[in-house]
Amino acid sequence: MNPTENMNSTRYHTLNQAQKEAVFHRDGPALIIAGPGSGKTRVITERIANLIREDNIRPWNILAITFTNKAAKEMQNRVNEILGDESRGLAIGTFHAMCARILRQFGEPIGIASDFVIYDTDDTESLVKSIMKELNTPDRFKPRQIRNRISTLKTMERTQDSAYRLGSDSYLDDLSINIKNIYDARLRRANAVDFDDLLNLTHTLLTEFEHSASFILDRFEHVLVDEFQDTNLVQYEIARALAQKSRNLVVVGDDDQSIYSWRAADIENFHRLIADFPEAKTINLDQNYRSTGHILEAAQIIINKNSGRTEKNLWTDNSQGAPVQLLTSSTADEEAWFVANEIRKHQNSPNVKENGFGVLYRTNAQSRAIEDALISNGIPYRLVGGTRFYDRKEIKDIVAYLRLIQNEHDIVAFQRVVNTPARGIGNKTLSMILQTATDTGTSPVAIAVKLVSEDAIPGIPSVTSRAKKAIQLFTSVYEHLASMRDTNNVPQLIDAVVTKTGFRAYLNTLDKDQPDRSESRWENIEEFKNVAAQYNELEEETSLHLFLEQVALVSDVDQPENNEESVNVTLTTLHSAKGLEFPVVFLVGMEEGLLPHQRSFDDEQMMEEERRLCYVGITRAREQLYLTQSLTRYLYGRSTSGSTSRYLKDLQNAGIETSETPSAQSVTSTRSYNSSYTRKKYNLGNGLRESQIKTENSHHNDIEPFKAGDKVRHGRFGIGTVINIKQDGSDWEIQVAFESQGVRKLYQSFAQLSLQN
DNA sequence: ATACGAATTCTTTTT
DNA sequence: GAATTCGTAT
Repeated sequence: MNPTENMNSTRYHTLNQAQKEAVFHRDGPALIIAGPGSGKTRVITERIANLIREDNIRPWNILAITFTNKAAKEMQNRVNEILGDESRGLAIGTFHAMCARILRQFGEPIGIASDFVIYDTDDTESLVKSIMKELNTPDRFKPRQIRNRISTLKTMERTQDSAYRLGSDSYLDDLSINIKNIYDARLRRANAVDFDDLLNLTHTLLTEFEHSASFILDRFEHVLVDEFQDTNLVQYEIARALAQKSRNLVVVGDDDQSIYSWRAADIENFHRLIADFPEAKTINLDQNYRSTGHILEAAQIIINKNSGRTEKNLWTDNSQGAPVQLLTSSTADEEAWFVANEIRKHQNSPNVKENGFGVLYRTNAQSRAIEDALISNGIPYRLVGGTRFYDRKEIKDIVAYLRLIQNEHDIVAFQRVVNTPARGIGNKTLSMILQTATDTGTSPVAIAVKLVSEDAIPGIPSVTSRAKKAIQLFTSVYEHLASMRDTNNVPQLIDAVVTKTGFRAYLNTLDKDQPDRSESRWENIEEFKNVAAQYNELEEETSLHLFLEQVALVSDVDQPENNEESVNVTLTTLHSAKGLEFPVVFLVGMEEGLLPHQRSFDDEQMMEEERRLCYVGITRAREQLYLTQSLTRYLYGRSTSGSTSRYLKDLQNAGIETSETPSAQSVTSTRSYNSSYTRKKYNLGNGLRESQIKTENSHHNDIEPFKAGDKVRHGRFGIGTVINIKQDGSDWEIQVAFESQGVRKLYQSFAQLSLQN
C-alpha cells in the first residue's frame, strides 16, 4: 500500500456512504442533493482533490463554479490544504467572474473588446435614468423599476420565444423594450457590459460561435456547480455548454434552500438537467452533522409545509440538545436588548466563544436596532451586507475617475465626475455635451476637449465663456490623469485623482456640519488605497481594467473580514447567511409582514420562498436557536404593529418542545422586562420613541379601523370596498374588493388603508 | 449655477 | 427617519 492510499483511507473513512458515492463518482453527470449541514463543501473539495490525485486529472481541466467569491476562496483554500501545490491551475470562481474572464480572452468575435468595463446595478440605473430623461418618460415610471424589467427581459430573451411579455401593462412592456434597446446600444458604445451581459454574451459565444470558443469548450473534463438551486437558465446553459463534450457535469444543490428566484434563479434547472442528462446519477446527502435534533426538527416542520419539493429524509446522530427558545417583546429595541443580553450570558462558554453568534434578519433595516443594543452593551460585532464598501459615494466617485481614464467612452462615469467636485458645469451644459456626443458618435470627453479649444467647431453649439472655463477645469484634470495612465500603478492613480481634484476639500464641503462624516469618508478612501495597494502586490500584471473588474464583481460578503479575535457576533440578512453556521443563532423579527415579507403575500410561489428563507435561517444553528418577535416596530419612520409569524405558529402547533424565556412571559403582563432592558436605552435619549410606541400600540388593538361597506383607498391597489373585517391577534385582517385588482386580504398594520368618501 | 429647505419616496433579498 | 429629488432664492 503506497503512502498516498494509506493517507487516503484514513482521510475517507470518516465519510458516510452517500458522501463517498459523491466523492468517488466518476464518469458522467451527477446531481447531488445536499441538505443543510450535510458536509457539502467537504464532499466537493474531496472530490476535486481525488480527481487530481487519483485520476491524474490536471487541475486546469477542472472547473468549479460557486455562488460567491467567498465560497470560491474557501473552496480553493480547502483544496490547497489537501493537495498543496498540486492544485495549482484549478479554475474556481463565480459565474460572473468566469464569464468576465472568458469574454476578455475570447469576446472579440462577438464584438467585445478585451478591455471592457463592467457596469454595476448603480451604474445601469443611472444610465436608464438618463435615457428616460431624454425620452421624457412619464414620472410614474421609476428608473429602478425599468432597470429591473430590462434585467428580466435580458435574462428571458436568450432562452424563451421572442414573444415575451412581462405583465399585463403592455404600454410599460413596450416602453421597457424601447429603453432596453437604447440602453444596450449605449452600453456597447461605452465598451461596457452589465451583469446580465456577462452571462448572455458568454452564452452566445459558447453556443453560436463554437469555433471561436473551442478552446474553452474543449478545456474542462469536469465541471462542478455549487448552489445549483440558485442558477438561472442562462447560467445553467453555460454550464451545460462547458460540459457538453465531457458530459461530466456534477451539480450540488438543495431545492429547499433556493432563495434567489427574484434574481431569476430557476428550480426548473433540476428538471432540465435530468432531461438533458438522463444518465445523471442522483445522490442524496441527508445526514445532518450540524444541528441538534431539536433544531433539525423545527426546520423540518417549517419546510414540510411547502409543496412540490423533492422528497427528503434528513436525519441526525446529534443529541436532541436544548429546546428552541421563543421570545415575544413589545418593541424592536427590547428584542435587540434581549439578544445582546443573551450574547453576554453565553459569551464565555468555550465552543460558542470561538465560533460565535449569528443574528439573522429579513431586511437590512433591522440591523440598526441590534447594532445599537450591541454597542450599548460593549459587544463588538461584524455586519455583513448592507451597503457594499465600493458603493459608498466617495469610493464610487474615485472609481468613476479611474474608469473614465481607462475608457473615455464611459458615459456613466463621465456624468458622475464631470462636475464632481463642483466646477460650475450645470445640467444644461452637461446635457448639451452628452447630446452632441450621442449625435456625433464620439466620446463626451472628446466633446469637452473640443469645446475648450480655441476655435468654434462646426456642428458643436458654442458655449458661454463662463461655461468654457468650467469645462476647462475638468479637461485639465482629465488630461493630466489620462497622461499618467500607462506609466503609473493603481494606487498612484488614485493618489493623483485625489490631489488633482482637491478631493479632501470637496469632502469637507460635502458634509460640512458633520466633520465626523467627512473624516470617515476620508478613511474609506485611505482604505480603498490599501485595497488597491494589496491588489497591486498580489497580481503580477496589474492592469487598471482588472482592478476595476474586481471592484465591480466583489460583493460585501466577500470583503476581507476584520480579523479581530474578539469579534464573534455576526449580523446578517437571511440571504447572506447562506453557507454560514453558528453555535447560537438568533432569528429576529418573526412577524407577519417581515418574515414572511409583506411583498410576498399575494404570490404563492413567493410565499414558498419566504418559507425556505426561514428554513435556511433555522438550519444555520448548531446548538441553540432563538426565535424572536416584536409586537411593534418602526417602519418608514412610523411605528407599526405586527402579529406573530405563521412560522412561529407552525412550530407551536406542531407541539415541538420550546421554551419561552422567562422575561418573555413577563413582557405582556408586567413591565419588569421593559425596565430591565429598555430603560438604559431610554436614558440614551430615545425616550420619545418609547412613549410613541406605547400610545400607538394601545389604540391599534381595540378600535375597529373600518367596517364592512366602507370605501377605502390603498396606495398600490387603488379604491375598493371593505367586504369583511376581523381581528387577528393585535392586528385587523381586512378583506377588500378593489375596483381594478379584485378581492384582497390585507392587514391593517401594513396596508395603510385610508377612508375614501 | 448653486445652496438651502421642502416634499417625496422608500425597504426585501444581491452576483 | 433618511436619503433623494424638487423648488425657490440668491
